[in-house]
Amino acid sequence: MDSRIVDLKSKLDVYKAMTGGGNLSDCPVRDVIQGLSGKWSSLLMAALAEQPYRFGELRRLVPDISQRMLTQTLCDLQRDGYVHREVFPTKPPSVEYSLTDLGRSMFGALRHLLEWAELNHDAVRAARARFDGAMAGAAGQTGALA
Amino acid sequence: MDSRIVDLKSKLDVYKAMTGGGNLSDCPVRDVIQGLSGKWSSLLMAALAEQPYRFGELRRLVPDISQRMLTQTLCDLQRDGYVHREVFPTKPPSVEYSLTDLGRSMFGALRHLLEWAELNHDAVRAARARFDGAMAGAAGQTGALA
DNA sequence: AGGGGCGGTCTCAAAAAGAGACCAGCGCTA
DNA sequence: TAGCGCTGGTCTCTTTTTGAGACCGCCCCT
Repeated sequence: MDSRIVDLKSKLDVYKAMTGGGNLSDCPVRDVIQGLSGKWSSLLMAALAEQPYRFGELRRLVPDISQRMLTQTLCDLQRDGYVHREVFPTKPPSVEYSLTDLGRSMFGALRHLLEWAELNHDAVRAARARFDGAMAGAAGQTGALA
Repeated sequence: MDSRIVDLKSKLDVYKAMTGGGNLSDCPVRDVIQGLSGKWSSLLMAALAEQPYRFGELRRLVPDISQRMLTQTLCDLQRDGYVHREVFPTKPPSVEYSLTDLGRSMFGALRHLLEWAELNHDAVRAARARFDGAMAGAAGQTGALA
């Protein structure tokens, strides 16, 4: 177990660098992550990583996103340089969204998380059920389940 | 039927699997990602990946989080099985938060994104500045920049 | 006896997100 | 030719989420 501590220690520096050396207020990671932490960002990134899509296609692909949030999230993603927005002067002007190189690069990192989620969603849901059950039990009585 | 070009099929399947086969509404990824998409989740995960922390320590580590959000985010993380909460019956009862095995596993995937963010925040900020500049220019005139 | 740290919860205000109306322009079709 | 729907959005309204900060009991320290 002590060897594990040593192992963690060497990694500690990596995390500290991420988090700004112990102060999590002004670290670059945070600035970048905030842009991806939106409810729809990663979802749209996953969709656009698959292939370029038009506005209406995305809307149909993600039925429970509002146009407002779709517009805004795409705009945020474009602002951060992940997404390219191209307007085609067709008769009804169509707009196509696609990933930029930066976006593809970022998705390469994001993908790990998505893959993890895909593999472990059972474990997460089990944990959730366990927690909710414990909470329900604890609602009426403390320490009902030992 | 459509004149749409379909290629890169092999890669497509990977992303489609993530996104639930083309329907992004009921995919497991989404369920899991939503839990991490909060403003503070990844930040707290990064902190706890470094080492276990107590409530007050986390609050000091992330000064601009409110107690409310700290409590709630930690609770969410605990519910999803990423974080373990242990109360020590010391005189002022202290509470320590640490990552579970599932949490460490998840952080292994999240870390890629954090590392990417660390490496590429300059590019993102540059993109942001470019975008904001273009918007400022376009505010008074349409298509000012060709 | 008073102040502060402990880990929260509670209330209230502000910000963000969701629902859905509305817009202009064009093609289809009835 | 009058409607209807599709194009990509914006605008308003309501609901949810967040943020700011007061408040809680408990105990130690001075």
